Amino acid sequence: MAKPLLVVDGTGYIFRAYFGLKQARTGGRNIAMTTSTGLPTGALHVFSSMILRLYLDVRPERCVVVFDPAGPTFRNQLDPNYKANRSEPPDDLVPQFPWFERIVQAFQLPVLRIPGVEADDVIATLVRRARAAGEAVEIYSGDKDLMQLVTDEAPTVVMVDSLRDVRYDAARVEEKFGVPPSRVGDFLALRGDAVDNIPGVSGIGDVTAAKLLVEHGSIDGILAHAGEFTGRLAKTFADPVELANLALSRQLVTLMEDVPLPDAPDALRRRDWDVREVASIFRELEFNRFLARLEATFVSDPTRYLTLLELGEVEAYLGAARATGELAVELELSPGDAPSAVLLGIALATPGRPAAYVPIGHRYLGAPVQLGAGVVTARLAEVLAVPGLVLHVADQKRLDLLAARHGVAAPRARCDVGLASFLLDPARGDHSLDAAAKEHLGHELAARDKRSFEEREVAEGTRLAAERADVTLALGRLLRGRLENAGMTKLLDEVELPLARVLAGMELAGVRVDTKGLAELGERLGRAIEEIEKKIVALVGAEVNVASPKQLGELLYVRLGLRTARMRKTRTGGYSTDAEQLEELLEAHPVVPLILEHRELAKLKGTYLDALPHYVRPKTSRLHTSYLQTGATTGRLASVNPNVQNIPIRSELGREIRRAFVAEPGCVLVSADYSQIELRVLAHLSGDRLLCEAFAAERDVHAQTAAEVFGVPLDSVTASQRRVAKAVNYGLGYGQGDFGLARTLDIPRDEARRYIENYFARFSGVREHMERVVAEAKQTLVVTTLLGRRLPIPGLDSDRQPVRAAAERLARNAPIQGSAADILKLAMLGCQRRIDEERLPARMILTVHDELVFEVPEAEASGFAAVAREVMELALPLSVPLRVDIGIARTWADAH
DNA sequence: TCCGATCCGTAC
DNA sequence: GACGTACGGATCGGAA
Repeated sequence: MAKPLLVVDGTGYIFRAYFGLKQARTGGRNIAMTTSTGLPTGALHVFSSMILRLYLDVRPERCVVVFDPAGPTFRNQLDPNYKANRSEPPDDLVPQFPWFERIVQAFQLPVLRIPGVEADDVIATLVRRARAAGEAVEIYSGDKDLMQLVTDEAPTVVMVDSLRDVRYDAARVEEKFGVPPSRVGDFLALRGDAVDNIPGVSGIGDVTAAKLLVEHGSIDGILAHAGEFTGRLAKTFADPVELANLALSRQLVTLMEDVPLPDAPDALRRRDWDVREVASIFRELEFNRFLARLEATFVSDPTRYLTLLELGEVEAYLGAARATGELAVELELSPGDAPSAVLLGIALATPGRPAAYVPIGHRYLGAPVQLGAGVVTARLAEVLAVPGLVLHVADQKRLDLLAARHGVAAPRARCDVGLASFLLDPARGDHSLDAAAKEHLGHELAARDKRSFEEREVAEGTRLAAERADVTLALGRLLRGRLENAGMTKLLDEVELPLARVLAGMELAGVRVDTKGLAELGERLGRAIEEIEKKIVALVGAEVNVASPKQLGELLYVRLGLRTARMRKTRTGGYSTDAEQLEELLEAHPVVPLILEHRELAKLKGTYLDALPHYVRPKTSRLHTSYLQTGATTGRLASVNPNVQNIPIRSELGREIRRAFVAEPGCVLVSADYSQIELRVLAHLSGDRLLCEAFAAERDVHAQTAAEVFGVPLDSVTASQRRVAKAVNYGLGYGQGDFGLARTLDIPRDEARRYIENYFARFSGVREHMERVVAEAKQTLVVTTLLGRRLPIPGLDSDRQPVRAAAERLARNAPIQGSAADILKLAMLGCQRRIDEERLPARMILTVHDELVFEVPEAEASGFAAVAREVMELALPLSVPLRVDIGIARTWADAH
């Protein structure tokens, strides 16, 4: 759901800040707050604190600060006495006035101040407009007049009094006044308000006003029944003066909801603050604690970034870092795979100094003489080795990669911005430093084009890289704190950060690929594809690009007039030509099987045979993927350039491709994969008796499921029953319904429904578990894994059914998939640890969700396999055993 | 020419 | 609308 529009009652805050402080000091010995030059700053301090919190913590997407105008308003015309008994603003507040708006402007928060109209009316208008557009609103204020606007009806409106830390929803308002928000106006009109000089009705205060409104509903209801009143009230409501006062009061408390407002689109969108202006204001006002907070988020002045060209300068900077004990390091590497990455520059930041950049590999014509990578990294390593030094990085894996290439180990950072961002909110697509800076600091990093640092001017390199170190320092401090609050530092320190080094080692090791084999297969497929294309042309009498769904759809459904049962559409309205549809048309026209065959061959050739050799380093015949540690929201790893996690295996032709992944001469590949890890996790999480027993007894769990679902003895389960049960088991983890199961198994929907019903009847622990997970997730909007990884699922409270259904499937699936990923990560750490500690001659080279692949000298293979199995099976003890299948062979395909 | 959206298919 | 998580190739159309 979108964040609500946040509306701040700016003027209200100014006065409450001032008088609130005054009250707090009464009787105390507090000295009024001033700068060293005597400028009073008390109200400014409270106000700044509110804005800072709003900007850095609340982080609304859209917000606006509304102020009262200087001159009279329309209420003064209604009643010359309105607010007439307010005295002039106090002497020590007046000099603070000009600063409030300066502060708001430095934060670049949108401001509204409409001549002749009070802030309350502007706010009421904003609320009406936002709600009309379906947008919820949060009003930052303590003003009781504004409580009329609160509503529980979506889009909701709540009032937040951040000074008293109270959040007013409708119930809270009713608790305060005894009447619901919609009657607060009538309530205030009846009781009057001495401060604003609203007359009200004499003799009626809070209690009577509420009582009358509860009895009669509204002022109109009261007036209609005034004739029935007895005693004091009868007299009051018969008095024309009182009635006139009441009428006037009603007018005065009624908020105007149709104030003409400038409405530029996006005008209320929160923008990037002017952090230097904010800092300079805080400096002038001598708000040193806020300055420190700013420093903790973002300090440097970009114009002061340093370029360090001399070794002495680098040493001096690192010396300063040693003194502060805190350092952010950001590397500029050349693009490319792990072994080819070259260090082009190092950016550094330490508290209290401008960030600095050490250029190393800028190679344009006329570039200044630069320090060599060796001396700089050696000096850096010395400082990083200082015990207790707090290191912040944007990407630990890159640092580990660089260190490994120098044959040393990099220290583990206290915070890795990317990993922290991922742990805090894995569903965010982007965990780059740029995205984190925007999200958590409201700061936009200078845009960079795609040129390499090699060809950038050093000055430009400094501007870009130093800023990154600067922001890394700020974010490292900030996000580490947030992780502590969220209880996830253990996951960071003991899993993700150490894993980064393991991944760096794997990337650097790479895997040997038989490019000759790939090329031969590619040629074979190329010829086969050409043959098929010829046949297609002969059959349909025209060239058709099979790779174009558009052209293919036109051929099949228009020119040939073929029809499938459902004629499934694509998202954009075209007719689908995917394999499932084509299967249906196999008999309908002889071209269809040719198209299917073409598809398969073209896919394999294009994606694997043609693309993979591209990544293989000719000298070593090895391919080095890159693992993304923040790539999959569930906590799984992803792999890019190339993706080694979708290398074919299921079809025979696919296996041929996987056969090209080989061990070095003299070595073999040891593939160790968890057997049914997700089902075992499900058994553990749900505690389902049958499922746990099946695993405990080492039974064939799919056969066991078949026996339960079909109600037959275990030993008479047929192959086809087992196939169905396997599909049920797998579909289950994904939250599949009868429709989906029917489709995968190509069976009638009611048959699929029966299987699912049978399943849940027998495995009732699983059913209860799933229900519990979804119910809890609806409360918290978060699901968690075995290691405490958290995945927020915002769609769970959506009022759109499909969105909610998708969120519920995610809530069921993510803890299973994520916990399995947790286990694999622990296994990787454990295996690497054994390899290091016992100096085993094995290299971990690939990981594919439930599988680890090692390259091991042939003679050591079976011994190492036993170690890997032991470590993996004990990676995280569950209430059911974990089992690992091991394969040893020269090629990846054969190791399965 | 480049880029992003779309469709499709591979893996677990 | 219907099965979760990924990456990437080919096509296509629009922007630069």
